[in-house]
Amino acid sequence: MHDHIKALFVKHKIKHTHARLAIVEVLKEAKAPLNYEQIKAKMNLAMDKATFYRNIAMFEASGMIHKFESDDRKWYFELSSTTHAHFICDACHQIKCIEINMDTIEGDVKSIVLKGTCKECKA
Amino acid sequence: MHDHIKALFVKHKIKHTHARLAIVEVLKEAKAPLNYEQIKAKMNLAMDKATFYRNIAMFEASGMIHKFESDDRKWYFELSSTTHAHFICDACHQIKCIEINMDTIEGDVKSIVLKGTCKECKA
DNA sequence: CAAAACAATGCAACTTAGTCGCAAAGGAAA
DNA sequence: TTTCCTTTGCGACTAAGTTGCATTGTTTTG
Ligand SMILES: [Mn+2]
Ligand SMILES: [Mn+2]
Ligand SMILES: [Zn+2]
Ligand SMILES: [Zn+2]
Repeated sequence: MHDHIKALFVKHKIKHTHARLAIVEVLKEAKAPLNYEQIKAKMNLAMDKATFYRNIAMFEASGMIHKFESDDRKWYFELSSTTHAHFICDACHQIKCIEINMDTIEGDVKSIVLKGTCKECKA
Repeated sequence: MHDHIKALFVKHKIKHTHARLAIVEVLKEAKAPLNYEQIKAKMNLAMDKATFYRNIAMFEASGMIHKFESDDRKWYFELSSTTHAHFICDACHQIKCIEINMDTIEGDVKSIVLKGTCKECKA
């Protein structure tokens, strides 16, 4: 178990179990947000989806992860970091993390999702 | 039937039926995006949800309307206009149309959804 | 240590927004 | 009227995520 992951659990006051560790290890390595099926495929430990979603809910409540819905009616998860946006391409279905100018936005923004056709697919 | 709505159907090459008219009349009057239940409550004509969603799909394919998912796992619909963003408040659950600086965004953006706590609820 | 208390998990049944197949109804040609 | 195509209603279905409950695992306490 990496120290960094251990620190995450401590920081968010979550007890570490095998299941929780398996989920976070996948999210730690991920280059882009992942959904349940994708995380399940990469986990080194089988667990029931109820366990998965209950732990995900706990992570989210503590602020350790962040989730959003794509247009496939699935939730995508990633470890929390600075607020940034996600661009979901309706052609290649890739999800990219992007930065956005939020200077003029009022309120406390927690998630931003843009949908459309990405630069590569548009060309 | 208002001339403006008739023009919409002509523009998007969609035949007008009673069901289609009833849906668009509600969207025309709406001040913010609405979901199926909300539209159903305001329609002056009962129709099966299959009919509703099939017509919605047709509207969307033609570019006449625009849809996005909120965090309640429901789709919200509005008549197409200039590309703008929607802010969904996790406290009051209101959906507001807002403008965003998209100068630096690459790709062809079709929808932008921000989630968080709105100015009023944050205060 | 043993008993009790609490937390995490697996399983199966459930919920629900949206979908699909199909037959009936409507409307436009012919 | 007959034919052909479109639209609609109905009911069964799909699938991501939820929930209740019994079981297992981990602390706490006597
Ligand atoms: Mn990201
Ligand atoms: Mn809007
Ligand atoms: Zn793309
Ligand atoms: Zn609010």
